Amino acid sequence: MCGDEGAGVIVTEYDPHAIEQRWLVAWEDLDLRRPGAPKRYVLDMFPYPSGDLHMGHGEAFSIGDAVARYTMLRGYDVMHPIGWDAFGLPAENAAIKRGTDPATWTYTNIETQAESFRRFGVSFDWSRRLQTCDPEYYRWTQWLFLRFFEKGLAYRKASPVNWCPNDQTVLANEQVVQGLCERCGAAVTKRNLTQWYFKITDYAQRLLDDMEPLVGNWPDRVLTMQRNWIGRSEGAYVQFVIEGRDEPVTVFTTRPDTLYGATFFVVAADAPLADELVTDGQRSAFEAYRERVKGLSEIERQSTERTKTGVFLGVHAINPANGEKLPVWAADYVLADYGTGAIMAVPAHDQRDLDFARTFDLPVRVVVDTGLEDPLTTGIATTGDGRLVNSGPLDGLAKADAIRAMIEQLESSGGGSGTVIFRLRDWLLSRQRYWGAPIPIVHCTSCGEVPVPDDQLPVLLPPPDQVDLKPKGESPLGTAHSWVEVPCPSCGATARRDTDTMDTFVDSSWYFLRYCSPHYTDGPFDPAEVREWMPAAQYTGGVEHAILHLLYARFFTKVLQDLGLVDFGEPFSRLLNQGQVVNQGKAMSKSLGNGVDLGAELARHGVDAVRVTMLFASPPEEDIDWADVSPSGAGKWLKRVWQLAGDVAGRPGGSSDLEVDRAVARLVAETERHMEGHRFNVAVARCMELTNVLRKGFDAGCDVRAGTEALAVMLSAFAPYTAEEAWHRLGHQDFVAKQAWPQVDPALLVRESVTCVVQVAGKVKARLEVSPEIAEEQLRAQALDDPSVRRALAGRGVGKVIVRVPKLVNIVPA
RNA sequence: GCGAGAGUGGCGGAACGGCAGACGCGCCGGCCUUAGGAGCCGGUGUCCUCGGACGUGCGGGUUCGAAUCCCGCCUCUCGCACCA
Repeated sequence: MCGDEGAGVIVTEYDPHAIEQRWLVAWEDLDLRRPGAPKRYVLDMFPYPSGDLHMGHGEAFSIGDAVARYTMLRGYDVMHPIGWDAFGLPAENAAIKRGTDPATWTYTNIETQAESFRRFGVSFDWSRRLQTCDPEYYRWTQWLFLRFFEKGLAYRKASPVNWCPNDQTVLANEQVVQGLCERCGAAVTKRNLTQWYFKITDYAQRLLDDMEPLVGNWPDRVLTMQRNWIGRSEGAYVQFVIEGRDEPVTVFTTRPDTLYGATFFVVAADAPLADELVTDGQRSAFEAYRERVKGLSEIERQSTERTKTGVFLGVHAINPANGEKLPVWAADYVLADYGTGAIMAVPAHDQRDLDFARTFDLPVRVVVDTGLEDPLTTGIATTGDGRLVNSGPLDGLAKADAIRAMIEQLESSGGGSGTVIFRLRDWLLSRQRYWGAPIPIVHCTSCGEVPVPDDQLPVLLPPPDQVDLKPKGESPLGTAHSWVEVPCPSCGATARRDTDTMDTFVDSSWYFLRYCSPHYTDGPFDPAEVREWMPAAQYTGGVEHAILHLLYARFFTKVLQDLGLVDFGEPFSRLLNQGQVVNQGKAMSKSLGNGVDLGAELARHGVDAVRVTMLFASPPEEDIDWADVSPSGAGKWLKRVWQLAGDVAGRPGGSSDLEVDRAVARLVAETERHMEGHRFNVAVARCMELTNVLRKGFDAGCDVRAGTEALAVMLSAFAPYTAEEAWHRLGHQDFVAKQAWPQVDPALLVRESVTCVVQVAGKVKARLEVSPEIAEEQLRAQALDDPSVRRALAGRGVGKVIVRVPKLVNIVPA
C-alpha cells in the first residue's frame, strides 16, 4: 500500500531523487481509474519515437498530465492513454544508416521513451498502450482504408505531385512547407505519378461548418489556419468558346462582374489543356517554355517577386459577354490544380493579370470605376467596390449587384453558373517507402484494383531482409518479389500487390479511437466503448499539427460517422496547443549548440522541479525560454512544501485562525478557477501563495493541517512525487493522487470586511475597511469624510459620486 | 501582400471595465554561519520639495473610471502566400 514497503527508503531531508525512487516503486500497481464515476477522455498527442524524450515532450506532458490529474482529482473516471506514432521515414533512414531494421530501431526507442515517461511520473493508463506499427494496429488501418475504398473515398489517379528528391517519395500538400520538404528541407519538385488519394475535398464544406461549435474551445489561430487551408471561394464558372474547338473551356472567377474587362485568357502551362490548345505554329515555343517551368523549384515558381512569364498559344477564346476575341496564353502563374487550371484575365482589377499584361503589352480595360487612378498608369489593379462601366447591361451597378446580375445572366444563357470552390486538395496518401502500413490492394490485369478481403488482413510487411530499403523512387516493397506476387482475390490469376505504404498521418487519424478498446479484435474499435469516451474532452499537443493531423483526424471522424461507425462528427471537444521550449530566444538545435537535455535537467533538479518550472513559466500556449526560468526556484518551493508537511505532522493541534482559513479557501478556489481555464502558471502561483500563508500561520501557532492537506492534493496535479511524499509525511497511508480536490466552504469566501477604494477623479486617495453589507449612503458618507479625500478635494465642491458597494467610491469634484 | 495574435518593472509574467505589477527569478540590505552558489527576514516601477506627481508601444475616442472597450498608427511573432 504505502511507499516505504516498496522501496524501503526513509527520506529524512528533501531529496527529490530519493522521493522519486520511493514512489516510482509504490505506484507500480496504482490504478487511478474511478469506476462508476462520470467518464472523461484526456488525450495527449502521441509521440514519435525518434529517440529519448526531449524538452518539448517535457512541456507537453507536464501540461497534459496536469490536466489529467486535475480531472481525476475532480472525481472523474479519466482515460489518459499513451501510445506511439511508430511508422515513418526516420526509422527507415536510421535503419539504412545503421544497417539495422526499422522495427528494431523503433521498438528500442519506444522502450526508452516508455521508461522516461514512467520516471516523469505521468499518469498514463499503460494497459491501453498501442503502437501504430504493430500488426494488430495496422490491420485496422488497412481495414479502414478498404471502407474508404468501398465508398469511393480512396482512389488512384495520375497527376503532378509533390516530390522530395532527397527522401525519394511523394508528399502531401500539407507536407510541403514554403516549397521545401517538411521532413528534410529539400526543395520539392513536381512529378507526374499515379498515386492514392483520400477524397477529403468531398468534406470541405463540412470541415468548415463543423468548426462552429469549436470556436472558443479550440485556439482561434488553429481554426483560422484550417479555414484558410480549406480556402472556400465563392464565384462562378464561365464557359469560353475556343476558336476552332468544339468543346468550350470553363474558368472559375470570383469576379464575374468584371467579365467585360477580360482582355486575354490564360491556361496553366503544366495543365494538359495547354498542350491540347496550342497551335502547330506555337508548339515549339510552348514546349520550350513548359520545359523551363518544369525545371523551376516550387520556391522559385511561387515567388511573387518574379516578373511574369508566359507564351502565346496561337488560339483565341470568345468572351461570352461581348463576343470579343481574347488571345490564349500559357503561363505558370496560373495553377493547374486550382479551379479549372484556366482563367479569364482582367488586368484592370487583378494584380497578377495586370503584371502579366504590362509585361506582354496586353490591353487593360477598366470596367469598375473605383474612383482610383487608371491601373495601366499606376501599375496597381483596383479591386475595391465601385460602379460598373464599359459593361453593357451591367453599367451603373455596384460590384455586389453586378456579380449577382452576371451570374443570373450566365445561368439563364447556359454560359455558366454560380459556384463555390475550395483550395483544399485531395489527400495524397501513398508513399514509396517501407516502414508504413501496406495498402491492402491487389492489382490484377483483368479485375483491376481488387481489395484484399477483410479476413486476410493484415497485409503484413515483408521481412526487412527480403527488401532493398535504399530509396530509388519506387517503393522498396516492390523488391520483395515473393511478397508482391499473389493470386488475385477475385479471379485467382497471378496479380501484384500494391507496393506503396500509407502516409503515417493515416495511422494517427484514428488512434484516439483505438485507445478506447486497444485490444478489440472484431473491428478497429468497440463501438460501445467509443460511445462511452468519445469525443475526447481534452486534446493537448503542439501547434505544428494545426492543419495536418487535426484536419485529417476531423476528416476521418466524419467519414466514420457517415459509415455509421461513430455517432459524432468532431473528435476533440477542447484543444490546447502548448508552446515550445527554446533556449536564449532560439529554437534548440545542434548547429546552434544551445540544446538542453531533458534527462540532464531531471537529474539536476528532479522531476517535480522541472515539471513545475514548465507549468509556472508562462501560460501554456507561450514558448518557454529555458534561459529565463528557474528550476532551482521551483525546487525551493517544493522543498518548502515538504518541510511544511513535516512540521505540521510533528506539531499536532494549534489555534484556529479565521483569517488563515479564509485565505486558504480563497486560494483553493482561485487555483481551481485557473486550472479550469488552463492558466497553470497562475494556479501554481496561487499554490505558492498558499504555502506562504500556511507557513506564516503555522509559525504563528495556528492549526494549518487542513490547509496543508489541501495544498498537497492540489500539488499532486503538478508535482506528483513531492505531493505524494508530503501526503505521506502528514500521516496518510493512501495515495494523494486518489484524493478529491479540496472542497471550499462558501461561507469562508464571504469576507467579514472588505477594502473599499475611494477615488477622487478616478485616482485612488484612500482605502476603507468596511462591512460587505454596508449601505450605499453610509459608504458614501464615510468616503466623503476621509481626511485624505478632503485634502484631495482641496476646497472644490463634490460633484457626481459613483458608489459601487462595497468595493469602490469615485468622487468627481464639481 | 493577405490573415491571426501580442506589446505591462532588469526578466518570466499577474490583474470580472474599478487598488497596475500577484507569484517567481534577479538584484540590494540584514540575520545565521569557520564558510555560503545553503537557509531565514526585509526591500525592490520611475521621479520627488516626502505632501505627492507620473506610469501598461504611440496618438485619439467612449466612460465617473481604461493595461482591459472602440478608431488610427508603430513594432514584433506566427500562419498563408501567383488560390483567379
